[in-house]
Amino acid sequence: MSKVRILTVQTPTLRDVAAAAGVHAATASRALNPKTRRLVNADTARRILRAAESLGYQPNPIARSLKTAKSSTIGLVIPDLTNPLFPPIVRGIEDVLGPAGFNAWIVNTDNDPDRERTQIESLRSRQVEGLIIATARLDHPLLEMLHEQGMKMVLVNRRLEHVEIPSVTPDDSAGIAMAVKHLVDLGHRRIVHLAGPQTTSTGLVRSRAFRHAIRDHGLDEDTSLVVECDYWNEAEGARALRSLLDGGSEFTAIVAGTDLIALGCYDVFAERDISCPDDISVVGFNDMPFLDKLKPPLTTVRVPHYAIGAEAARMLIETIEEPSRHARSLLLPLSLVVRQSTAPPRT
Amino acid sequence: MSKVRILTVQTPTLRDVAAAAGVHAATASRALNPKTRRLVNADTARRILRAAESLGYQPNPIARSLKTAKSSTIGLVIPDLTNPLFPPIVRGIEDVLGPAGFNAWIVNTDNDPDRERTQIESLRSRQVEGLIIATARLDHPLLEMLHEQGMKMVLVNRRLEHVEIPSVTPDDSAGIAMAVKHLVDLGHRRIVHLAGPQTTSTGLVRSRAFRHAIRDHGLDEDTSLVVECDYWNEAEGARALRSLLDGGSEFTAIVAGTDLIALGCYDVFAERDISCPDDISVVGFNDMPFLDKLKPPLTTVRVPHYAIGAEAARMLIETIEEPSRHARSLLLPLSLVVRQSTAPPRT
DNA sequence: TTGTAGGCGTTATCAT
DNA sequence: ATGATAACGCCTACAA
Repeated sequence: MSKVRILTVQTPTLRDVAAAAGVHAATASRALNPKTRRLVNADTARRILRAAESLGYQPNPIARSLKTAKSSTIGLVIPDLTNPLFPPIVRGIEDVLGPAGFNAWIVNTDNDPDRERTQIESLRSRQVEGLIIATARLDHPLLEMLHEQGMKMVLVNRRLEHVEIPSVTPDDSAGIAMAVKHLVDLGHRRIVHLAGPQTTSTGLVRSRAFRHAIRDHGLDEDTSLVVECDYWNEAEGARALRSLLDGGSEFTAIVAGTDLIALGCYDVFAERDISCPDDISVVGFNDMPFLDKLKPPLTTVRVPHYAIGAEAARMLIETIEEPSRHARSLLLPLSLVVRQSTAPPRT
Repeated sequence: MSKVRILTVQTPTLRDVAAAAGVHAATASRALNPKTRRLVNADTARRILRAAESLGYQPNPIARSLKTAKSSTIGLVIPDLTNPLFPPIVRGIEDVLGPAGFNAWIVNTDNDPDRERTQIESLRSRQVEGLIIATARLDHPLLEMLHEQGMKMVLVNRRLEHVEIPSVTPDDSAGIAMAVKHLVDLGHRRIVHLAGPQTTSTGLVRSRAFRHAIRDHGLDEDTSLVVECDYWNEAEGARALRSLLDGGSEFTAIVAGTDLIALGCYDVFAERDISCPDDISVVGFNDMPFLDKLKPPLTTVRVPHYAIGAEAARMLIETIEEPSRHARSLLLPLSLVVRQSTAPPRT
């Protein structure tokens, strides 16, 4: 058996290490695992470590998982990796997870609840020890159910409505307030909001914050329309703006729910020969890459995506290692990046 | 034992299904596996399927992996998910893998060979059945070694120099030829190339193709400089262009090794008050998202990233399921997307 | 057609 | 401090 192993250059197992060190597999296991190493004589431990080293032994995480029902793996559930919002979050997560001995399984749901269910099921069957979720909707029975079943989770970017699950999100209200103040300071009085889906906390919080900000500045709420986009993308942004223009609304500035929605506005500007910022000013949200090179460079609210990912990972690890600790929600501060898509209104 | 399982609402195992159906676990296993189902009586099979259904049985992939040394999983090795080039490739891969019953593990290497080694090691220890690699360098001992050890692999975007490993890449030579022809047709005679790393097939093939194209059009090769960037990013693109300008080179057009390098040029244009395309024309490579909204919109070579991913996944699955089949390399056709960063030279 | 038995590589619980 | 043994959940010769 051992001979066969050598002949076929099979990767060495714990028994091979044990044999090489002249001990039982159990002892080798104890010596190799830092948490149980103190149970074994320092000398034999050293011998075993050396044997493992020289054989190039790598523990088999699958066998370990089967035995321990753990996996040192967490799942990362994302609606669409193609949205430039997510890669920096992923980086933040991985940079924290790695040193802590965890890996991340990334899955795309495509905004499809069925796909989300099967993807999460697949993560669960692989014994992930926790989930970082970027697909939360306000009413999200699946997540509530997982939470009740004791699945460790951290939400990023978005939250649930009634259930207290740990989350790391940008301070959306403050961000919108900055955007509106900036426009008001420039002299705008008729401002519209192209809101993200109101089924998400992010969409809802931002549109509420928009209304509050309008009121706080003493602007007429009636002239300040809010149009909802069904998705956080360019096509919906364009659609929303077209419907506003076709409806004959008068306004001089737009607060977009996200940069992609703002980019949809750029498409409509081109279609209809509207000049930005001369005719209409626009503010985005997120500060995705390359906005500084657009025509015009987009004024936007900067969200610390990398930090969101990193904090979420830290929070999840804490939740896993200290289950008693109760849910917290982290709100990360934002800043306004003023570029050239905003200017005083004409006349 | 079984009682405990029910009390703690443990996820049901094969034995639970077998018990519920009144058969032995082995029979249940056979019935549940489509490939062995014909070995079991149709009626009992049905009974077992129903039992599995009603218990909500999900096979434990970890136990299965341990037994079969397979995992229905492939590894996807990427230098940096933040580069907008990769997400569409990932999508293409996942869309093909999913229906075929495979999942993908995505890892970032950060262009760090050490990290790459440990990441691949970790994938291997998780029994991935194949690798899709986007980090290949011309001389890449690690990949050669894996190949020799029989690891199934497909390279995307880039290839190795001497070893024949299946690959799916854009037709870089044709792409560069189109870019150069476009500039020559506009009247440019002094064209430079900001090349990607010459340690990658992509960088090398593109710079060679550039030289050939220059010669084919009867242009003076001396005035057509090639400067190498160490990375495929903006900073390097900017650095390369600055060094060219500082060196006093005279040229009216740039063929950038990639869109990000072209974006680095945009930064330098802004710094030095150079007008694009009036003073200098630029062509990018890849057609990453949102280039149409830049100032000026970037003329570029469109690469079918999604298709590259999809084809690579198909190729890997074929390699896994038909190991005898020999290595092929797929070259996908490109097209030129003319926007406004290119125009006839001034004079 | 179905059951039996053993093992994949590891760890946890005994016993020594 | 170490060894023996069993078990995690599944699959597969082999036997019946």
